[in-house]
Amino acid sequence: MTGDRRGDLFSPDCPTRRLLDRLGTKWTSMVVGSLADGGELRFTELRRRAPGISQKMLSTTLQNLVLDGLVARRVEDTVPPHVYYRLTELGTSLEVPLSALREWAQQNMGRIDDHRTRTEADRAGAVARPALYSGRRPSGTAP
Amino acid sequence: MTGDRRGDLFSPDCPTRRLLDRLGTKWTSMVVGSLADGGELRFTELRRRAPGISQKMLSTTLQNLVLDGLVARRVEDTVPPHVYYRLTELGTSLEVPLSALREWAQQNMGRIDDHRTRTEADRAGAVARPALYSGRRPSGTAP
DNA sequence: CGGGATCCGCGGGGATACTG
DNA sequence: CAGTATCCCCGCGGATCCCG
Repeated sequence: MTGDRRGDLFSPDCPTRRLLDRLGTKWTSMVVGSLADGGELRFTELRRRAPGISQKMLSTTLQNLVLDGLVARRVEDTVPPHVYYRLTELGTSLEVPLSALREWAQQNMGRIDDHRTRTEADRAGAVARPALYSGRRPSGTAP
Repeated sequence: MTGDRRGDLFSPDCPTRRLLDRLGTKWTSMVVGSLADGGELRFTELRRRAPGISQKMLSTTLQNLVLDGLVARRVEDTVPPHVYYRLTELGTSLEVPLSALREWAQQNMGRIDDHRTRTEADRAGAVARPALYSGRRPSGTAP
């Protein structure tokens, strides 16, 4: 639809593949969403906003985001220390297509769920068919 | 930025969370991309277009997409049978935000990689700091 | 041709305990 | 407060074999 091919989608270093790998990692998109929503947040505040996350996974997720340059980390050198996280420009720019995906999800996941439950109910309609194909026939060799 | 809160991002049934779970599953986005690009394709043709996919994962991925209503399955009752897959309208509509994400990835993953390699090189700049905070002080109890 | 059934390795990620 | 270190479980996904 866009006009360009997607044949390179499967190359091992396909950027889309790798981006989705990261976004698919359980908490990344939520943390990004929290920071997009809350501006600059501290570690514990992020934990509060992510019910169920372990501090290990929050830590790991943030480290990756910082390494990727999507999130900036700022340390206030008090005792005890305060650490703040915020989206970089790159991270903010990611929010654009990401929020488009969120919007799609909010409007359509219901339909997906409906389709699921409806088609899963059709398991009662299964019919037993007679065998139609019994193995491949190697070309050149007779049975 | 959009004006609405994202506090429900963390509810267990958050649509965005669940959508990304599926897109994050290794082959889903590629299969969707292939079908968006190739129109109606047969099982084996999809395998050809996805170097490295096992038939089990292609099968599983397609089943989920069909259950979700994103992909339609059509069986031509020949011997041996021919099975065709194509995006439904819902699936095609997903391609819109998804291609936006692809575009972002193609334009920015390079910067992410650069930031990675550069900051990972800064491991040599690590400095040992003296202890500043030795455990919490329970309020009401003296050391 | 288009799958299903089974086995198994690996890594994501949760729980817990400890530290600067 | 903001992490690191360790252990361990479980489910994704690859390999292989078989069937309609």
